[in-house]
Amino acid sequence: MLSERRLEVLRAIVQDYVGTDEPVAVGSKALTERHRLGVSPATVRNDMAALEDEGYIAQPHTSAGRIPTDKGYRLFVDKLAGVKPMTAPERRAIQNFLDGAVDLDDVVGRTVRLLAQLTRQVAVVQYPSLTRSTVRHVELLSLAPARVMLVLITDTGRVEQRMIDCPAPFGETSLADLRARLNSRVAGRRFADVPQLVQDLPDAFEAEDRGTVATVLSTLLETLVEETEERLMIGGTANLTRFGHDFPLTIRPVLEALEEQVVLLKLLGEAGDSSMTVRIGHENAYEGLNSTSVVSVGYGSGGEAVAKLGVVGPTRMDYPGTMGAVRAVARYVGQILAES
Amino acid sequence: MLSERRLEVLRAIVQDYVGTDEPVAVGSKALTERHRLGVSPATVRNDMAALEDEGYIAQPHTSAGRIPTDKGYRLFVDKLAGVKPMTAPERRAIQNFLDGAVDLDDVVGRTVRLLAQLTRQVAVVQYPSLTRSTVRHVELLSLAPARVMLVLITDTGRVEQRMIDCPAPFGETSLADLRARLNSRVAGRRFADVPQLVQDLPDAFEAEDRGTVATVLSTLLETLVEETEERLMIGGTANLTRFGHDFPLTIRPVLEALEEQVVLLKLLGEAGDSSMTVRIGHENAYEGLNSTSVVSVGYGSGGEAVAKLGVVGPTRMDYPGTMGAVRAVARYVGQILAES
DNA sequence: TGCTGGCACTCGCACGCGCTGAGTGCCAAG
DNA sequence: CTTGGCACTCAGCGCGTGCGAGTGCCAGCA
Repeated sequence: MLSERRLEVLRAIVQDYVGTDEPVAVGSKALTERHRLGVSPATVRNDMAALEDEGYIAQPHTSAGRIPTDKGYRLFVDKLAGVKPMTAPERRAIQNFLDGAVDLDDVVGRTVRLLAQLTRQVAVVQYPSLTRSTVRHVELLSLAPARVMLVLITDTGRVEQRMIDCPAPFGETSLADLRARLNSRVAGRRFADVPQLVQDLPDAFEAEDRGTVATVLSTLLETLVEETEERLMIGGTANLTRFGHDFPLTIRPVLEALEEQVVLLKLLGEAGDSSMTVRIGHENAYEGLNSTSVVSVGYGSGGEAVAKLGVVGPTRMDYPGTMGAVRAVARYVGQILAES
Repeated sequence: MLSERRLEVLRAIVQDYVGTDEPVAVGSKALTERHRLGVSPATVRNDMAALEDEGYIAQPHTSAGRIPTDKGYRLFVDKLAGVKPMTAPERRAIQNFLDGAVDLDDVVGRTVRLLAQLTRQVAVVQYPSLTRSTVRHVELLSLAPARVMLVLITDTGRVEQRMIDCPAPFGETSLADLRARLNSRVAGRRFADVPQLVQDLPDAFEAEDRGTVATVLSTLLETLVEETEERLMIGGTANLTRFGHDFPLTIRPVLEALEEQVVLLKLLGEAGDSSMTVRIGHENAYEGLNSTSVVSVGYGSGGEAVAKLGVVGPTRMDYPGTMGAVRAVARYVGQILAES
């Protein structure tokens, strides 16, 4: 186990390294000057050697200072640093900026710009696009007395099918009836509107069939949710220019990753549900993002998270500040969504 | 006026310069070696001096070769180079790739990827997003006997107002009648559906009012068209890494410009209607794009162009090839849109 | 008049060199 | 366990040099 002071040294290294844009690593002497560690450079050197043995820091080349490794950043984020809260004026600014939004797209657009500006990194906002798709047709087929196949056709031409085991046998006539009622209500309507359009449908059926109808409906609703397209908005790519001074090589795979929406959606999707997640360097499954960190968090209008947002930046980032900004923005976006 | 051979020299310079990624300018000797100009380097030198006097080429520093200026590229594009047609296999590939699209968004997404890949540059596709907005309310106010104000409120909360000079005086009662009929038909409906919903409205009015009703309706339709949101999709930003070897400075403003959708929309909008437009370097109004060229063209499902697409890349680009790709893609996208 | 070869000149770039300074590891003493 | 001292390492920087591609100019030739 690392002693208290060694952790303190690691913290100091991370802070110093992250605090400057210079390509230099941080050395023992500079550390003792900038931080009140209460020990001499020589002691710090010993600690650094120990930290290096443990894999928390590394030297880019012999006789240079040390820089944190992914493992070092991980420890820093987990144990040594909190989330830096936004100041009151910052919070006000966030709120004001988001309050001006006129519709969902505008909210997302503003959010992405805001987040990019606050963190000076690349911002990514994922949001469900419930509004666009509409139902073209719903088909129900009886495969066995208590087994129905549901086929959903959307106006985009996508076809989804589900098997349904009914709680009770379901006659052909009831099935035809349900099919007709269902289509007359939902055909041409938006996914988002479907739940309320069908909620009283079971009432029109005999008591014995209601359970089955309810089952079919809930399967339909589930399918719709899965079909809901997830969209992404990205901003602040110009901040990539601050990456490193060497960066043609660094920046390219990142730009490529940002264009692969699938990659990003997966990235955000993997992150824990609603609590904040930080993925550092090689912790990102996607290889192109191996020298970047992704800070993401869920957000939503009510209590639970319906979507994710976050930023991607160099592993050498100000974690507490970034986490603070991401958390604050997510919170206010949730608030705005709840109001509207 | 420039002699035939001098134009040939300019063409050779542009081709050589564009053909390599090296930061070197092109000199007289190399030119005579790679192109069959039939004259000696010395002659070419004289021609180059003349071309420089006219402002078509420049030398980055004394005693280096020459590189084309914006004016030189302009001449090249206008007079010296045609549009390089795609080969048959390329055309087939384009068509196959686009044929797989399932909906408009998918078409646009595929187009942007395709264009980025073909040209190895940043692709931009603008498309009208007619489908999303709906009308909340239309208000008509009588300001004078033959003067009406039209106020349009959309579901996104946007408000547009227009003055209308009527061909004939229009009574309060007729106005109220029109207002009521109009709203009952279009409230809650999509912009795209409005034209057909109101087309027979004038029939319900007295002959003397029909002219005015028609005027009001056409103003409304115009307003809707203007309100139609224009959306953008961008791809291939990773190609920016091929810009120059110096590029932190070059790339940044370009990334910034790409994020300013307004800038891009304007850029595409300014371009000529349906014929291909090439804006070279400083011809672009937006300063950040002063070292890039934009090749754009209109596309649409029928004969006329409803939207634009194009690429932005370094002024040092393969113009014939890029123009060929842009034109081919626009053509096939139009075809796909017409089919669906 | 226009093309050509020759020649002197320019200057960016790559290479090699030595210096400097920040940083390290190790060691002996407190 | 901490500390000061010491020898060592090495990336980065500035400088001088040679090379080579390229130019402008000029005199001669068709």
